[in-house]
Amino acid sequence: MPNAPTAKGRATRARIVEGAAEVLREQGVAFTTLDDIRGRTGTSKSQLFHYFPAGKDELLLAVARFEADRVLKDQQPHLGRLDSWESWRQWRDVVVERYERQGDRCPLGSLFLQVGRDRPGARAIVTGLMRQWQEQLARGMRALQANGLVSSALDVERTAAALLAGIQGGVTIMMSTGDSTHLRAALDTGIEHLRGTAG
Amino acid sequence: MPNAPTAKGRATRARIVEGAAEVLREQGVAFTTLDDIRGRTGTSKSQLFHYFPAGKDELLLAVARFEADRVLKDQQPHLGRLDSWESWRQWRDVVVERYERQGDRCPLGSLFLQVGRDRPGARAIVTGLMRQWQEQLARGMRALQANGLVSSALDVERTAAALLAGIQGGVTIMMSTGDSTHLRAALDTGIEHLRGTAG
DNA sequence: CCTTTTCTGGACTTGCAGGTCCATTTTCCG
DNA sequence: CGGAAAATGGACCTGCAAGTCCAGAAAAGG
Repeated sequence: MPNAPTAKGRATRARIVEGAAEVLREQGVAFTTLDDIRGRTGTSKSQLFHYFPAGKDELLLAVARFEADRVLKDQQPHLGRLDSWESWRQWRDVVVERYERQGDRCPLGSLFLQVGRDRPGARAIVTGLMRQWQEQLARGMRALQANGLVSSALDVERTAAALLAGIQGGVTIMMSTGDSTHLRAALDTGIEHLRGTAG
Repeated sequence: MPNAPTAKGRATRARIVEGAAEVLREQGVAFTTLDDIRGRTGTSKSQLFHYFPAGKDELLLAVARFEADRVLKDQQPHLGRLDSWESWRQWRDVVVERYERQGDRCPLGSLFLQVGRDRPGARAIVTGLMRQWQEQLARGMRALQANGLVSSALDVERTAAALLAGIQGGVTIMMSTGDSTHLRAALDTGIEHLRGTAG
């Protein structure tokens, strides 16, 4: 269902998704109505349903995709070039800075609770994001191995999975407490663990 | 506001909280109505508002407290006696088993999205839980230090924070993907990290 | 017992948010 | 141009779920 044949249509659709993302970040999904989104994006009810015929859920899913894209984009180009200790450090700083700026709102996490995880497509967004993220971490670790900075005996996949979990948890905890200590601890301890296997 | 002077009253209140917790686990907070809870607990609307005058939010908060208590209780007695590698392993198994059994529902996480983090009391529940959890992990690490199993140079607080973050993230990811790989990776890598500093 | 408080049942109200509809305007394209 | 398709505005409908109310049953307790 190609839902925006014209350029104007595509622009409006994009405006809705971006505006909705803003509102959802500010208010949280549980407290956001279609009217809020309508107001923010300067659109009418019929436009919302024109571009998202299945209603709110479809819109929320589109926003989830939009937010998921940002997550990895915001970490580039560092995440793509994790081949030295210095690049890992830079990436670490970017991640901390990004999530501290985001504050205590979790756009993605909350979206799925509202939509329902089982909904076709919902799960795929998260699993896809996690897979790509972990892949890039793993690639970075292999780059370190190739440069002789990390033991070749390291179980890269598992270590990458653990680091990713640490980041997720650090962010989760920050959402609840407003404190980034755990995120920093997870990143620093994770990198330190890599350094510990040096050789 | 002592909200249950009589024994019967206290029993009813407890029945409501426990029943609500069940329903919320099964359906998710976004899809649960007071009528669902009423049905499950065999109560009437007036009872719900008799015991939770502020309405749904107050009830959800009570459920959150109830669930938060369970989290640590379910990890005992292992979490309280982390003084040998064997005890750490047992604890690890219990955590994995507990969350795998819980499946892909996150009672606590979702509750706060609905209630709103800012609500007085909401944040305190999570921060308190995290503080206690991390404290017990840190105590376990110090016990390992005391037994000469782990380097005394280890930054216990930071390592405990990182491990806690890993667990949280592992659980979070499992909620979305249904797969406990990350949780296991976080636990195993965390413990391995401790072992790595041995001496 | 008799009074007072607590507890319970369930009908009723109400506001709101999601969703529908259709008239009108704008854009597309031959 | 001119007709078709897309885009837009906004009034309207509707169902549902939170919350109210009051009457009546059960317990407390002197």
